[in-house]
Amino acid sequence: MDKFTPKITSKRWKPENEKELLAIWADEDTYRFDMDSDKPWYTVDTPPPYLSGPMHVGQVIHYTQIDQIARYRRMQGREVNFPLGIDRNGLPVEVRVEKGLGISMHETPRDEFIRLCREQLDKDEKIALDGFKRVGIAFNTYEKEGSYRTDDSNYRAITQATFIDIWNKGLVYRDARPNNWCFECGTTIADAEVEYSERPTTLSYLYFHVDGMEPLKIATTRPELLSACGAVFIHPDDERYQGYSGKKAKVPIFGQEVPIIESPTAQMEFGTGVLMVCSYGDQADVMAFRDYALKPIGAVSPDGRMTEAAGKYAGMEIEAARKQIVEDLKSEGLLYSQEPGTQRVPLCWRSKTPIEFIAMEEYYIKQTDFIDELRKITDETTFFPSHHRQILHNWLDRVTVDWPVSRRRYYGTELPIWYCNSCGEAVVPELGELRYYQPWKEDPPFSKCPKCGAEEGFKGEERTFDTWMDSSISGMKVVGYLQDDKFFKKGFGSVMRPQGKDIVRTWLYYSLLRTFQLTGKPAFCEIWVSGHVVDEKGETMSKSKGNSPDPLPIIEQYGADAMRLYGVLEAGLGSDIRFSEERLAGVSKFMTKLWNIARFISMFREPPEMKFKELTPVDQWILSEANRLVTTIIPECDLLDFHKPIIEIRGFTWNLFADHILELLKGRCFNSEDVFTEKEQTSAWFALHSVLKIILRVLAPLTPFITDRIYRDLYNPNGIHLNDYPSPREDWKSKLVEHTNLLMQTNSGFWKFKRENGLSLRQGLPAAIISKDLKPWAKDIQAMHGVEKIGFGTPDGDDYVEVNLPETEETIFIKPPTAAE
RNA sequence: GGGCCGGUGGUCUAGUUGGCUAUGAUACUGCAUUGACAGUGCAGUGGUCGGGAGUUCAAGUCUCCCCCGGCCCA
Repeated sequence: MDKFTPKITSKRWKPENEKELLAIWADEDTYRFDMDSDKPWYTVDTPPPYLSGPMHVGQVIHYTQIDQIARYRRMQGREVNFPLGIDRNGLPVEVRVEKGLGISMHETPRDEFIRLCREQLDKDEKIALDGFKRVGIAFNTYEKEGSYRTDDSNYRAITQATFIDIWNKGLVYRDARPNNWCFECGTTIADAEVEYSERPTTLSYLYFHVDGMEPLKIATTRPELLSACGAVFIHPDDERYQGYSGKKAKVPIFGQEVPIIESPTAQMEFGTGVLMVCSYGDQADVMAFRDYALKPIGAVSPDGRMTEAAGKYAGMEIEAARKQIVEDLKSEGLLYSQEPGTQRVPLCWRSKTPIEFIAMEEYYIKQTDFIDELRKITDETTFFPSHHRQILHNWLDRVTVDWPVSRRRYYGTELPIWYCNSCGEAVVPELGELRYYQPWKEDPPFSKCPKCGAEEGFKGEERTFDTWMDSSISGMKVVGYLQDDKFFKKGFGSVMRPQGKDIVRTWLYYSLLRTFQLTGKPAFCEIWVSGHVVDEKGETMSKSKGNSPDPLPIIEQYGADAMRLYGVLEAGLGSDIRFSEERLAGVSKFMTKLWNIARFISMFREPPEMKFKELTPVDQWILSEANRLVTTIIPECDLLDFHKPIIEIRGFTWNLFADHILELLKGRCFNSEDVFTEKEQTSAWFALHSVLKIILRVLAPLTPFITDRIYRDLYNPNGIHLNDYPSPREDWKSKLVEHTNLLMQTNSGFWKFKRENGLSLRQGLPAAIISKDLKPWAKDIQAMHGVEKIGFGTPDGDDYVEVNLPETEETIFIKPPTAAE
């Protein structure tokens, strides 16, 4: 009996065992990207995480899902380019430095401020990367060499070069038009960076006097903008206000006379049906001023205070001015009512503070001209899941203005522009060698103005780009764009984009736009859009809500594999995942099960390769079942959604392989009574090892730690991750698979019989009659249930007990042991 | 107001072109236990498939209306 001792000694797989493998992978450089490989390339345009401290649960699950794709494609024989990239540009770090140190960016020397941001980022980066490593994200490398950061000079040089390129193509222009202005950040932002939130507000009802008519009653949420009022709109069908159109209304307090215009934008149901149009209360006001060529009055300045146009309210902050104006309106009898309401307030997505529409001169990139092409690309690119293509379509349908790209911030890529001191011409450097320009502190790489020929020097541009200018070329950067032409030629075209659905309108949209502008081609071969990770109640996780647990202790407790498995087991691709530690704990039990399956099988040596036909019919059936699993899951895996595959894999492993097949073959594997031939015994060993290897390999992308450990210990010291993913085998076919369910029901029948009769599972049975369909299994079934004499069809005596098998028409007959036994 | 996704035992989830008694997990209950695993096995309790109407021999599945939730947009 002690002939069989498990090669795997430990009874349990422990999460801390994972760390040892991390060291092995790093040592062996397992996931390197070999540019000289003949295999087809596959590039994953990893979402460069923005650094803001340690990872949260959502990030862990998101990145492990992406990692699973990279691992799956690698095992499918692709040379996978899965680079580590980190996004470090932009507002969040600036805001953190400002708040953390209690300083103001615009009052700090620029060099100094940039240094502080960089220090903060370096600190955060180490913590974040440790998290990525711990959960087994198989980036090609974690070294600086081979990964990228959006704020290093090489990356910024590429951003600038792509800008110069489209500048030369005539896609960049300057304009002063009302735009989203964030006071907190002190910069213009794009529509894509604006969020909305419902907030309570007060609706004030005012009188606007009209010569010779009853005063117009107007409801407004923004009385502080009265000084910027440029018109009053009434709906053409509104019978209440017939005769007003064409006349002038007198604005309360400020007294300017504004035209009364018929326009369908005035909603009859809102307030009194009369709309006050100001420059600029909201996007509709912006449109109205443009459509009716009204003269804008800037009432709010970029620092959040009322301008000179606001007369005696000049210099007051917006809120204060509103209160004061309401007071003044009341005392003048021009405000006759107030009621509470709600209002959708536009917010800056970074600072979460309300924005205003303020006209500033900014640089724009043309985008409206490209929408039709982008629609076509959207339709022609593969989306996983397919229905999430619609999110992008919805966004494309509402892009109506061009993209403002200049930002009045410090920590970003500088616009590579200088202005001629003589004629003011804006000049960009020649495209040539990649170079990172900082015009605010550097002389230009030219000395003569191309327009006026003057050599009187240049003034450098001070603004930086919208960070999406940088991140939207990540997919090109990672295949060598502007750095390595050969690389780019080979790699571009097989880049896949994984990302969350929340940044479709930014990262995905801008990437497609920019890539098309630069190359005329679609950016990606595949686009994968995942859902969010939310808390148990379905609410978004955030540190401020206190529903965002630190993932690291959870990972230490249950293991990275369990966490990774949880992420795919919980929901299909594109659906939100409600994180629950309790359910994670349930998932982690599968690790123990798998470990013990392997431990059991490790008692038997792996025989040399055997031909399918040499195996016993039962073992052919086992391989055939494993083959059936592979055949089922491959098409699902190719949709880059492992949810259904993992349910299949787990079901097969646990409910068929462990519960039935292992139990069935135990007798033959040990063969302690010598009822089987040596060849039959060897056949069983071969079948078990073959199936275990298949299970390990189909699981390898999902749970890379435990599978690699078992594989190294039992099969190949070089590990599992460079093996092929299992593929269906034509020759592994057995007709017996049609009786699988009958077999399982028959086993259950024996177990049920023993349980109901108070017999131990080890207790032998003198005789039993089973379906003749199960003849090939007869000897194994006898060994499994301890049946001395087995028959088929109908019983030969009346001392049998009938056991009906559910889900089948079959019945088995069992002769109970006599009392003496 | 529009778009997209979803609503299936307490919780999560499967359910192709309609087709037997609605899948699996988890939780709960009972029984069992030494050739891997008590973090186990077997079994059981638990469901008006969000509501209503329609099409059909047959609807979780198709059509229409409504309700609820999430996300996006106006």
